Amino acid sequence: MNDRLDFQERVINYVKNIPWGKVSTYGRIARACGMPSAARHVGYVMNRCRDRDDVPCHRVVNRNGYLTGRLHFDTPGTMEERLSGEGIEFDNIGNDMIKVDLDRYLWEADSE
DNA sequence: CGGGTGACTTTAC
DNA sequence: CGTAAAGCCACCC
Repeated sequence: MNDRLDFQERVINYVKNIPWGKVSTYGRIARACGMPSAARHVGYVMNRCRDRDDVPCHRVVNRNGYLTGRLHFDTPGTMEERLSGEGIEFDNIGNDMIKVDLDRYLWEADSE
């Protein structure tokens, strides 16, 4: 891999490679970038890139599949709308938290 | 250069 | 099962 790139550059590159209709998790991305303990920073990088239309940050969810970052988008419904537009269904929990089925939508780069 | 931050994760109760 | 606290460490100011 390109060790020359910074951690956030790898995160951005990884997120950009997430296929349509799939999602990934912070922990997996961090581990894929060689920083398994830097899961928090993945979200941090997303926050910096949430204004970039070339980074599908809405396809990144937490370890449980919850859209924890939806409130950080321009509007609280942006993440939900985009994922819904990609054919992803949500698990209705009844609370404010929205969840996706990782067993169906999680993109595992290692299995390509 | 040092401190504060946080879109996570794990462990403990 | 649920909530609470601690650990984690790159990035920004």
